[in-house]
Amino acid sequence: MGHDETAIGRMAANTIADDGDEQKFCSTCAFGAVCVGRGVDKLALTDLHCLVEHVGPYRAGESIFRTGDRFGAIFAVRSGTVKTRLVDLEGREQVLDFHLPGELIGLNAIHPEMYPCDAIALDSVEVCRFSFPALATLATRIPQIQQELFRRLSKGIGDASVRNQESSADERLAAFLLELSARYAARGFATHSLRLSMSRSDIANYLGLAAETVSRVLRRFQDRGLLDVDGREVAIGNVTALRDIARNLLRG
Amino acid sequence: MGHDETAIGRMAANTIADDGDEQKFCSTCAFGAVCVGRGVDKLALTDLHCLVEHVGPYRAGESIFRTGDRFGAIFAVRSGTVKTRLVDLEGREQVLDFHLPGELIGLNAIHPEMYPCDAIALDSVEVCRFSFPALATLATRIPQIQQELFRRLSKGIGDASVRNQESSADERLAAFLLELSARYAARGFATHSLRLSMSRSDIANYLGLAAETVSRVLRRFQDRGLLDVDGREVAIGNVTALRDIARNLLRG
DNA sequence: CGCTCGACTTGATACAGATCAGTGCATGAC
DNA sequence: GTCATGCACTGATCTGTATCAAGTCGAGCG
Repeated sequence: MGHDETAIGRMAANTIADDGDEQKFCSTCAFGAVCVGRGVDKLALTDLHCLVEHVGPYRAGESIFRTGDRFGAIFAVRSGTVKTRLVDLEGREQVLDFHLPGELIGLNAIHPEMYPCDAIALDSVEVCRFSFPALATLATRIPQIQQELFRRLSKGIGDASVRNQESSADERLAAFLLELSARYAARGFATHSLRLSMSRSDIANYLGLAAETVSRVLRRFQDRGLLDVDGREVAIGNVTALRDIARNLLRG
Repeated sequence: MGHDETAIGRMAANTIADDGDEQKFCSTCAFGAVCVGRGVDKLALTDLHCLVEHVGPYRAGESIFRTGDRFGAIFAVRSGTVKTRLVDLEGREQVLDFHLPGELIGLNAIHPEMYPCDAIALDSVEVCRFSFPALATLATRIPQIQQELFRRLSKGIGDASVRNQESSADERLAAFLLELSARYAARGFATHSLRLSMSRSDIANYLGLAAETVSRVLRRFQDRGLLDVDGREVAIGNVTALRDIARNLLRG
């Protein structure tokens, strides 16, 4: 049974949530649900459709945009997982975030008018491209879209919750797994069974730990019966215990 | 001469940058400069003026808003310094950021529609209050204002640069001081001489260090001749060396 | 004035987690 | 099949910084 759930999780994560054809948006769409839910008229929806462009698939390792590229659009992840990262002068990488289906990337490029980081596909990735000038123009006509943009941007601020401060490795990893699980759940994927599309060292880098520490903590969690690790498949067994470990790092 | 600069810095930091009367905006205003610079018509400027409300002064320790308050407005700091922070269930504080004159606070409240943190005055603080619904409505009519809001929101995303990852105490503190200095400079205050309006433990908390460590690192920097510390007055002596120490944490 | 109180500094010790080094196990090339 | 390569895991040290514990300084106050 644990196996079944894992299989489902893997499938869901690697599949497009739905067709997202000409008539309706993807179920995970950043704007579709909001617009439909708030009674935006059909004409406006058509306008929004016109400026969406499906791009991809990208293969693992390919970049959707790179640091310094001129900013022209924001992207919504349709399928797969994207990591954003910086590479400093000495070539060291710093992982900024992971982005799951339904989440937006490129929002931090509006201000400097160029992308301030690389966006790299971790597995097979498809995205929707929204031309930002067009979107902004549309937003002046359709307050609901402006509002949704404001909300999305606001959401991204001060979101470094998981990595912050001198919390222990256990706390960080527990919080990381729970947050990932919650984000998948919010998009309708399996909740307690997840496939980590990123390597151990990506996780470590993101959390400010060494890769070895991530291994050790995962093993410790498994030994305590909190979860089941099989390579990149993780089945969360005891959510309460994990939540208890992570409690100081989780807001929502 | 070092003393003179310090005195100037202190004065500037504790004084309102200019009058900000009915006819024009504060020189540090979040919107004024942009609007004037981009040829927004006078009628629009009047509208913007109408929704600004000067609030304060707050004394050190008083709060501008608190966690859970219903979101209704964003604020621009006119004078003084504001810290934003979370307090967890066990009563432990986590400092999220410091906000200098000209900077906006409350942007992260748009999404949850309530303030997700406390905003506390560190010294005597005056702010401008912008009703957000009114501002959003105005933004649909004046694209430049919408654009400026987008830019400001974008700027706040992924800005945890200084605190991130497993950088050393030296790196963090160097980066912190340089960033503070740069932010003051950007608002027209003294560059290499600054008054820290926050306590050592606030700095430590913000950077994810112990207060003792902050003391020790400051002393080490002073011993190396990089800067001059006198209580909360800091005069940066060797910017290059500091920048060298901090290099991995500074983007711009 | 001496008192207390808070913010800051300094020193001694302990420990979490980095780092180094090595092993195992896939996958893909040839 | 062998070999190379990349990722994950584990064990043995090492170290930066937290923590504990005093001690100093200055401000406000009876």
